[in-house]
Amino acid sequence: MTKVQEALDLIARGADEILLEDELKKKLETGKPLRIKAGFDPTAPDLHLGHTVLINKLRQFQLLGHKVIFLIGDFTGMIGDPSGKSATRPPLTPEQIKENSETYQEQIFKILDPEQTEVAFNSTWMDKMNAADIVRLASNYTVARMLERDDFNKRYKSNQSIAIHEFLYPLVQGYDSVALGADVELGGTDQKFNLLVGRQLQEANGKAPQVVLTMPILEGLDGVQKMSKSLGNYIGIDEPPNEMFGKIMSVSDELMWRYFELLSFRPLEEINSFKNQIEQGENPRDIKFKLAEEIIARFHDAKAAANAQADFINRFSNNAIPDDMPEVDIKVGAEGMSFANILKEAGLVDSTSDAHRMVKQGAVKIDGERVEDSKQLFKKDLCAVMQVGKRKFAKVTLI
RNA sequence: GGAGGGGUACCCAAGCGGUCAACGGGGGCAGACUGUAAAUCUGUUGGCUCAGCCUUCGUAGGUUCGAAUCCUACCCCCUCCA
Repeated sequence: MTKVQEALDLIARGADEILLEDELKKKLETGKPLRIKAGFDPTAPDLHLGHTVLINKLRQFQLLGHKVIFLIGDFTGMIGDPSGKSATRPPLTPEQIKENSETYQEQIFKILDPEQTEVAFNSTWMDKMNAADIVRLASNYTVARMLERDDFNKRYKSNQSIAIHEFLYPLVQGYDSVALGADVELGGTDQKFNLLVGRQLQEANGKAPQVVLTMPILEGLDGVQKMSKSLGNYIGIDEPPNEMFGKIMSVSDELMWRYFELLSFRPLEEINSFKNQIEQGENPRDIKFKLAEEIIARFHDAKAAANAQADFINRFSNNAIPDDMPEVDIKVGAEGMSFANILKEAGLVDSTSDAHRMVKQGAVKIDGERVEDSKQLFKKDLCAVMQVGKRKFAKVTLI
């Protein structure tokens, strides 16, 4: 097997689509370092495992000696990628964008090599464009083709509004590839349309079209919708080990395989052998432990992973109370404070109404004892561990 | 510019003068069951000084003993025609 072929195989692993594979092969054969582009929104700087599917692939390119261009879409952020939502985003201030981009870099360099990474902002070239340039840019694409885009199509058919400026998003993203001279652009499968616009615009500008590589979208903890911060079904790469462990373990047995496929670096044969083990009667929980361990070791370290696992077993299997939990001091007056209010002050519930509900449902414990009355008063000097549901704990001291 | 339809809680969606804090579904949360989960069943899902009270049905006014429901103005969305 040739070196190029090996590289191709490596790149193709886990990828959803490569358009066009032949072109990629030719580019690889030149032996020159390629420019690998991936764009990110400047809005949510908290990376989660869903993002890492793509970033891991970028890292792979780096290991093969290529240059990654980490593009921050500060200009496109003004538009807000139309996908999914119809509402446009409030524009970010330059300070916010700067701050977000720094947080981004802090996080991506946990995976990427800074030496082989170029960080770019699309406002750099977009801000220089004048109205005539925009008109010229827009003339490269037709309405009919825009409406081919799945989400525009759906919105159009279901009578939802599409603002004209939303059409600019794919165009600007595509133009970024022209400005950056991208050889390859990576994105989620939901980005396919935008990525292909890049090819067209590059050709229109007399450049070689980029190869498009799409990665599957990782499902969130619910197993249905894509992992995203706004849906609350995500695992952030900055989360503490215990939190990560709990979240990974809450993934369903079925979804676990998807996570193995897209997040694990283990060889495929090993993952298949895990499947066999479960068929032989192995507890799926123990296999899931391995997944959690690998991920936590990647973003923290092996020791943290082991501790998190021990804590998890202790907490759930033995029903014990976790070692570390928030400690809260609450000031109560001379008459004391009602239990519902204490729970709210401790941040264990959203509101006192919520507190009353939780108590009514038997979800609240003090030092392991179920509480029946949400209205009882507590006076100061009480110090106890309060628990709401299975996961929320706080050590509360009344002062 | 003209004609028509529509804006209800996290989402979808009933209600069209009182019995509405608002049917139903989804999602979320909690309890039971489990392997921690999934599936299933049950409960819950605006706030508070919580068997009572307060604020919600695009926004602002008005009619009425009483409005999500009627009237007026305004804002926003959609369709058809130009």
